[in-house]
Parts: sequence; C-alpha cells; structure tokens
Amino acid sequence: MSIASDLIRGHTETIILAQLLKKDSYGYEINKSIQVATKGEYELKEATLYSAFRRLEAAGMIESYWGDETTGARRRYYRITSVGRSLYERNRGDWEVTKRLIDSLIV
Amino acid sequence: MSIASDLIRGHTETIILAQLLKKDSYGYEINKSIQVATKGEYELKEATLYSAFRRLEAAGMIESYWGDETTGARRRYYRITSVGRSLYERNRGDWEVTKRLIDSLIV
DNA sequence: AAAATATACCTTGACAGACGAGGTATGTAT
DNA sequence: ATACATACCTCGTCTGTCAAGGTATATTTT
Repeated sequence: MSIASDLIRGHTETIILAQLLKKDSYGYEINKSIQVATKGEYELKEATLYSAFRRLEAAGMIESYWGDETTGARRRYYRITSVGRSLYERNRGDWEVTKRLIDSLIV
Repeated sequence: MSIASDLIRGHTETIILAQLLKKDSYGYEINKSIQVATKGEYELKEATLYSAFRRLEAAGMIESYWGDETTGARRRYYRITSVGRSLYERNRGDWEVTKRLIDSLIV
C-alpha cells in the first residue's frame, strides 16, 4: 500500500459511515467499494475493518443484521443509525478544519 | 484541544520538519510557533514533541546542538538534514495524495 | 522574601487503532 | 482435484500519543 496508515488513521470510521450513508452494506462489499473509489490506491485491512465495525456498533453508530442469502457465504449487513449520521456530519466538519490546519502547518 | 489527535497523527514529524526548514529551532519555540500559526487551535503535547525529536534524530532527519545562552534555561537546537528535507518533500506529496483520497471517500 | 509564572528541558507507563498472521466456510472456474 | 473468489472472524504485536510526573533558571507579582 502506498499511503501510510497513520495518515488515514482517524478517518477509518468516517469512511465506513460514508459508505453506509449511501446504502446498507457488508464488510467485503465496503472494502471493494473503497478500492474502486480510490482506483486501487487504498484498501482497508480486514482486521482494521472488522475492529472498526465492533467499535461503531458498540457505540451505537451502526446496527447489524444477517442477510438472507440462500446461496454463497453469509453476509453481515450494517446499517447506520441516526447517532451514526450525526457522528459522520461532525467528522466531516472536523476534516475540513483539520485540512486547513495541516495546510497551514506543513507548507 | 478541539481537533482529535488521530487526525493529526502521522503529520507530527512533517510539522516539525516544516518548522526547521525555515530556521534552526528548539522544542519550546517550535511549539509556540505552531500555536501562533494555528491561532491556538492546535498545540503539540510536550511528550509527543520530544518523542518525535528522538525518532527524527535517530533516523538522521535532524541533528541537535546546545545553544550558547548565557542566561535563562538551556536550549537544545535542532537542524534539518538533507535526508530530512527529502522526507519533508515526500510527506508533502503524500499529504496531497491523502487529501484527495479522503475527500473521495468521505463525501 | 516568598510565591507564582514563564521559559526550557526530560522520562515513564498506559492506551488505542492498525494490521500481520492465522483461522473457518461456501461457491465457481480451471 | 486445485485454485480462486466471496465472506466472515480473532489474537497478539507494534507504534504514536499523551497524562503525569520530574528538573532547572529567570522574572514578575504579592
């Protein structure tokens, strides 16, 4: 992977929430979507992804339910809650602030 | 402090290198400069700052020397090396890439 | 004269998020 | 048969941040 994880750290949850904002989804799909969205420049490591799911669900930001696939591997779907939506909005704002902050510090 | 440290994590070293690019400086002054540059929105914690100095010096990115103050507390000055300058340039580039990446992922 | 504040350095230990390495199970293509 | 893609999961390690503590000098306030 090209981009250092410390540069993305702190955005993992927001990235997941952003995906769930569009539609309910599951781990594998979310990860693929991210790869597509970044043209392969970035992918979440599975361990990172699943530990983020645990945190987000424990915090009430997302809810999970099993898909009703009759064929293929089972899928655990996640849905964003209203609290999760608020967190997403806040994180979006923080990102805008942080961007300006870092730009003013490293140039 | 308003901005979560996980959003700045990974930029600490670049921020320090950026300061040293302008002129040799020492811990206390660098920290003050950061506070001024961000109008008090951000400050490095001392422990973070000093552990970053250790890492950067061990990696040959900066060099240190004692100031010749005849009065007041002693100061350990840092100077950026040519390797450090390269790292700074690379980190700057990574930041531009990361910015685009995150923007494409969280919106 | 004593106390508080500012300058300036430092270390230790705890914590949290990222992730390498390992695992399980189903279905399809070679 | 073998490999690959889909899809889930856990454990243990590593690394950067930082709270809490410390030392020492100089100035300002009480």
